[in-house]
Amino acid sequence: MSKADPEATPREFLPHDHAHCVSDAMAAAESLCAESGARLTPVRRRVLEILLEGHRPMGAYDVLSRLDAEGLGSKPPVAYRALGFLVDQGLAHRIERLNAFIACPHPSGQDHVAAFLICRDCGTVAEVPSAPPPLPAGFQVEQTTIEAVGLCTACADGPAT
Amino acid sequence: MSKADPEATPREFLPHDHAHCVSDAMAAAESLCAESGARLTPVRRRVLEILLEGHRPMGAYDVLSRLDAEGLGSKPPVAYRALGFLVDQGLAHRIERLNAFIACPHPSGQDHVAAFLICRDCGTVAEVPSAPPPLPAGFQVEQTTIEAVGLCTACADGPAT
DNA sequence: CTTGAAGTGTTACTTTGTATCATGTACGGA
DNA sequence: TCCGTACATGATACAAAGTAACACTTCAAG
Repeated sequence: MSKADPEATPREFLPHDHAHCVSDAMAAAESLCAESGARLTPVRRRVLEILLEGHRPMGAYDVLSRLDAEGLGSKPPVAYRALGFLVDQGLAHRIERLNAFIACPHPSGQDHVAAFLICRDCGTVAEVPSAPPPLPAGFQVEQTTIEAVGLCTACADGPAT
Repeated sequence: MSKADPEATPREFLPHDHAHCVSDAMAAAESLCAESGARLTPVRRRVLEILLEGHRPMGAYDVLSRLDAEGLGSKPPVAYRALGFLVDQGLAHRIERLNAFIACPHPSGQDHVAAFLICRDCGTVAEVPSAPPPLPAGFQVEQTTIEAVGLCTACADGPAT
């Protein structure tokens, strides 16, 4: 498996084989859950697929309306529970700035420290690996959120004409 | 003026002269606004004081109920507008994880990159200076959010007995 | 085949945040 | 001084996001 160059433009901002990321990530999720014993039930699996297919941050209610259309659930807790599960398992992340969720393209089972690049123009969000920021001693960090808002390459280069 | 040691435990997690931070920050806010021409109106000033006195993150509706009790306004937009102004001026920050706002203890007029340490036990939040995290080239960062959840020294040392 | 833990369905509600329009107020220029 | 414009506030009415609680089902381990 090839490791991404941390300096390069994230794949999310470039044209890429979309169906491929979906199937890859689903396969990774399946095997992680099999390994850990977590139950990837139909609703949870479908929510993960929806996030992966959307390939952008989706609000809980966006996800819910997809579920509803497919007869998989129509009430907020259904969506929130599935999303909570996925976040707990590291299969999805919550983007605090957007009150939204996005599938993790490379779930690893570990608590990887990730940063999110949020393009304010096109709405695309890229997850990039990141070191935990330097913080004072004497605070026991358990979880770190790093979110950067700005312009992706495409939007910076070709602003809406 | 003494510069804080970036390695030391942040003042927020230690006993300190509270009234002093309030008056210092208010004075700094006054002079920044005078300089920039921003209008620190009564409601805005009072909201800043409320945040400073609270010395912890407060929800917009917490602030609003204080305002209401004082006859300064009772409807959500009053609070949100004042808070928006303070955030724009760099006099307060929004803590995304908490949907809450906290006064900036050392407003500078600059867009300083700050990290927030959120104690999940006692709820105290400290603002600490931080470098922007290393991110891939090709994304034009405009604003960065860094929030760490964990345990402050006091709560890690003496867990609820 | 029972039993307990985990997952789902549903009701009802709380909390958080905004769009919009009407009204007020400070302040510089005619 | 009076006026207009820009900014600030007041108020209504919603929209969006999130959760507590309870009943019921399913799964899989003993």
